[in-house]
This record gives sequence, structure tokens and C-alpha cells, in this order.
Amino acid sequence: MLQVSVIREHRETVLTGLKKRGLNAESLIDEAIRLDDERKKSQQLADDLKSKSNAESKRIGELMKSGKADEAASLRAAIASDKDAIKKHEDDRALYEDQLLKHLYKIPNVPHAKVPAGKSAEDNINVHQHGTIPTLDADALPHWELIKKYDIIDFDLGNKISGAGFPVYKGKGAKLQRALINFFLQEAEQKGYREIQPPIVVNEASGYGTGQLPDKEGQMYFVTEDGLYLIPTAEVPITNLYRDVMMSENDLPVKNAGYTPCFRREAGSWGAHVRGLNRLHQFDKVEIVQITKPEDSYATLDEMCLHVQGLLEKLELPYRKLLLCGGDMGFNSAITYDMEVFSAAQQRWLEVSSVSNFETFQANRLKLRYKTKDGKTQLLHTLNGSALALPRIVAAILENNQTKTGIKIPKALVPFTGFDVIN
RNA sequence: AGAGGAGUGGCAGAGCGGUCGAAUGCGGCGGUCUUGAAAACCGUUGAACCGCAAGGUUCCGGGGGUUCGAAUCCCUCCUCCUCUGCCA
Repeated sequence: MLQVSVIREHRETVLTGLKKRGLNAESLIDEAIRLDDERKKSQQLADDLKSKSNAESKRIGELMKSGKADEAASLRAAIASDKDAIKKHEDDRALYEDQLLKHLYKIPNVPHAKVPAGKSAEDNINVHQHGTIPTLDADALPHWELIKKYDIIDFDLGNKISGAGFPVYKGKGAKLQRALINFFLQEAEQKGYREIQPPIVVNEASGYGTGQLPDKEGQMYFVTEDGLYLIPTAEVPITNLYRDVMMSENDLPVKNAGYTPCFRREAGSWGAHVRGLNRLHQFDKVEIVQITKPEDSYATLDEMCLHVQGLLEKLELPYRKLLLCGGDMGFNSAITYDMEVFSAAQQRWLEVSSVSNFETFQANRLKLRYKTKDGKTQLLHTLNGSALALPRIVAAILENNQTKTGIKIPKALVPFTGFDVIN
């Protein structure tokens, strides 16, 4: 959520920024300012009347104490009419405040200067590419065939016990999952991240904190009985750890990493080329989350990207790094880099990581702040990235590393799997 | 899940209708003393909103109510503790 003060002071910058998302936000912005003006007006009116009535209440107390009950009674009567007026102005203020909040929820984050304008994935910029695209034999199989051939991941069983998009990992398939999770967590730890194991259901307030609500409730599984959401990513619980927190400068930057299963309803997004592991309702992911001072967040973004790139290089997967254009970027993000690996049998790039800087957009909702040396309270910057999401990594490893005698496990992973081939 | 108790400032803890944004202690910050440090002493020390400022308003777990006036009374929700039950 953008700050109204920022919208006021940098109206033009906000507008030109939002244009890169293909959004003409003029009326949105002006409405926000208008609602804020109304809010201020109502508060001022209420405050003045309250100030008056507080003083009079105090006076009544004094009169009672000194035994002038009749004077107190007449003053009491005089106050009555102010009460209604106060109530009215307070109700107004609450109403405007609520409208303002709901209104601000509709305005996406302002893209960073680097972010190119654009409508869709077509307009993303390939900023880096690494590794060589493997050439496979003519009879090479896509991963959804390979998992059957080696009996390591079973969609039919998942269908039976849960439904579509909930695969069952078996034998070396299950071990590969566990190995990847451990590998990713260990790599994160070596980069100074603290491991977190958060709950995988969260309350409504957390959904608002990181910006999944109010927009995207349809994307999350919801436990109606208890009013809880299954997390779509560890970003939600891990970032919300810092909701309503005043950090001290010494504690920054915060570097947390966590493995969780992630749940996505993906309502309506199933199409022809989301077979196999390409898109699931439940998948595993290690997420890295950082909280930094504003002036540090862009260096941190680079650091996080390099970490993710390092993982892909250790896994020997060819990848490219995309700078997302305004139109393809998430609602909350100021800048996002996507990492895509090449899955050789499908002949497709698959997104395996998304690294974003939210600047103060989440921190504003979260009320996540810190005190500067000169005593000023300031919003922090939040960042996160997948490091990494498992299923598409598995898809690429299976497809790219298939041989006549089985699937070769990347060297870096062998200490974690305990085997070097799936056959 | 049932019965009982409790939620106050960074922490501990008093207050239980008016002068309470809140005693006191600890911690933090500044100072005196000291070659330096400790101790002692003095001062200071929450946040949000409105306002150029002076200042005003709000916040004692969340929400609602009673009252001229609520940290204090009532309702409700949440959380924690104790006992009983259940359970990986």
C-alpha cells in the first residue's frame, strides 16, 4: 500500500511510474488525496469538540468535588448536544479512513526507474543468461513420462487421495525433494540466513500484511471453520513475523529463510501446457526474505539474485534472468527479476524463482518500521525471493539429465540424495 | 473441549470511575564524578493522527457499550496461565 503522503508529494512520479503498468491512475490518485482531505477535516472537527468537552468534563469533576452539584448538573446538560456532533464527526472520520484504506488497496506499487514499460511477458528484458542448452536424443521424454518410467512421482495416486495437482512423491522422487530442500536451506544458511519454520496457515491480518488480501483471496485455500488461509508462499508467514514491529537499526538487515509447502488454488489457470509438475496446487519451496534500510535494499536485491543464480549454477541448469516489465510485475512489487530454467524436453523456459523488492509497499501495510539514529521513525524495505521452488527444478533436472541408463543427479546434490542416478 | 484466573509503556509491576499517558523498579540515552571503567548522584526516555507553530486528539490485548467523564464498570472476541479431559 502506498503512503498518502508519498502520493501527495510525488504525484507526478507516481503517475508516470504507474503508467509503466499500463495504468492511468490519475483519478485513483486524486480520489485518494480527496478522501485523505476529508478524513483530516472530520478529524479536526471531532478533535476540537473533544478538546472542549474534555475540559468541561474535567470542570464537572472539580465542581462535584467541591460540592457544587447543581452547577455540575447544569454544565452536564449543556454538554449533551456536543456529544452528538462528536459522534457524527468521528463516524465520518472512520468512514473516510475506511474508504481511503480500501481505495489505497486498489493502487499497485510504483515500478522502480529501471523497470521497463510493457504489457505482458513479451516485454520483459532478458538481462542475463547462463549455461548451455542441452541437446537431447530424439526419443527424449518430457518429465511427466519420466516420472512414470522411473515410478518416482505419481499423479494418479494424488488424484485418488486429494485431487488434481497434488502429486505423490515416491522412493527416489521423495528423496530428491528432501535433498533439494536441504540443499537450498544449507546454501541459504551459508549466506547468513536464519532458518525459520513458520505455520503454513495464517490469519486474515497476515493476508493483508503482505498483500495477498483483499485482491487474491481466490488464489488461496481457505479454512472457513477457523478463518485461516493456507499459505501460497512462505513469504506470507515469514514477512508477517515483522508486522507491527519497530526494529532497531542494529537488527538490520533481517535475513530469514524458510522451507514450507505452498498451496495455490490456481483457479481457472489450468491450460494445455501446464502438464506434470509445471503447475501444482501444492508444492515445496524455500523462500528467502530480507528486511533492510531503504538505502540498502537495491544492493540487497542484487545479492539475493546472485544467491539464486548461484543455486542454479550449482545444479548445472541453464537459466536466464528476466527483468519484468511493468505490466507483468506483481501488484506489490517495485521491481522483480524472474529466473527461468530451460527444460530441454519441453523446450521451454520455466519460471523457478521470482526475486522482488517491495520497497515500503508491504512495510506500510505491516507497520514495519525502524528508528533512525536521529530518532526518526521510518518504514523499512522488504524483499523476498524463491530459492527455490522445487517442482520445475525437478522437471528440468529430470528432462535435462536423462540418459539411456537413467537420470543423472547434479554433483552438488549427490551428498544430499545419497544416490547419483535415478534408474 | 470444560472450570477458574490474567492481559497496563523495552521489561517487571502499581493503579480498579475524575487531577492517569499512567506510580515505582530495571533497562536505554545524556550529564556530574573518574586517567578509564564500575558504583553513586542528577536529568531524560512510547506511538499514531491533525497543525507552520503553539498546541490538540487518540492509544492501558482487539471490538462494542454504560457515563458529563473509563486503564478502572458491562458485553463480546482473541491470547496466555492453572486444574480437568482429549491427543501426535
